[in-house]
Amino acid sequence: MEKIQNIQPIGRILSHTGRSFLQLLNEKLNYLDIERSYYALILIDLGHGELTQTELACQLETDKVSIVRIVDYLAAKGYVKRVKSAVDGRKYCLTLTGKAKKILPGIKKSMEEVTAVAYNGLTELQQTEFISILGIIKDNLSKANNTGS
Amino acid sequence: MEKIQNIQPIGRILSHTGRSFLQLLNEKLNYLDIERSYYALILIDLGHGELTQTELACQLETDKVSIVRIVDYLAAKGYVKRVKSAVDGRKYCLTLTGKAKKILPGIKKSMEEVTAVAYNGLTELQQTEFISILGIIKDNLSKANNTGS
DNA sequence: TTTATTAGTTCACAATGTAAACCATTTGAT
DNA sequence: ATCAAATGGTTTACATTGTGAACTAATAAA
Repeated sequence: MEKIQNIQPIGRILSHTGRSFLQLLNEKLNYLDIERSYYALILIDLGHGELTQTELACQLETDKVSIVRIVDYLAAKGYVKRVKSAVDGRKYCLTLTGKAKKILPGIKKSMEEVTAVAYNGLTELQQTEFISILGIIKDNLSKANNTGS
Repeated sequence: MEKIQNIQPIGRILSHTGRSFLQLLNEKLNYLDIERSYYALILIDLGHGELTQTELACQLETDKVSIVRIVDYLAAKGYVKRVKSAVDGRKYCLTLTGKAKKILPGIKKSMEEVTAVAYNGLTELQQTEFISILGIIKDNLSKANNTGS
């Protein structure tokens, strides 16, 4: 009789929980003048002025149209600049402005806080186990999606 | 140095994995003339002709506008009918058509298959542990979202 | 030197989330 | 019994997001 639970697609739960996470992060960061693409900022920072949009798309696991929108958004708000690559004229290297570097610590802090909220009541072991299994599931599904056809 | 991984917001991973799941489910069910709201059908079926749109919204954890769209969609495709409640003239009881009942087993089967793909390589124990932790995280976040203000 | 790829942009369309205004019906208070 | 408030559902509107296609400019391959 509890087959019902079993049948409930975990896809829904995963999506919903993920959205919940991002919403809470948004609330914590509502003092900023941006309300999304926080993680993009972190990745661009880690790229040390060498990250291109295609690479960012790869790391964010999204498409290039979305990346253009994200970079446009962050650039309009004064957080990111496109710097034409000297080596390859097609590429743009993404760099953070000083304004962006100033808000990065707060973003990371809020991310850690939200993560802490999410993990509330779980042991370290459970947390690492969860992340590990989540990674496996993610790989299983992305493999299946690519091999699908 | 692997702090980077730690910093990657699990919200993104959860969302992405959930979407992956639903995409794969979609592929498996591409022989149908609907391409979403499968789980709504299952819930309506479980409601035995007594489920209202508000209740469905609650079970799908979404808002009533989305429910109207979902029911419109499923009704237009001939899978669901709105039956005005005899008790309360405001409510509509959702019922499945024969067409819907015919496709339900296939939907459930595909859901189980996709779940099996997702869980590939995991022990039963890991699976139940994962679902259990996921539930806790989901609760933690939804509590925080409601208490947020 | 053509041709094919690649990086990025733009356009277009559908799905989804969210908020607000709105009906009709029912409930509650007086 | 009546009037106000709450509820179930619909509609409109707007922004975000995913997806596909067509396109430019620049590089790589033939």
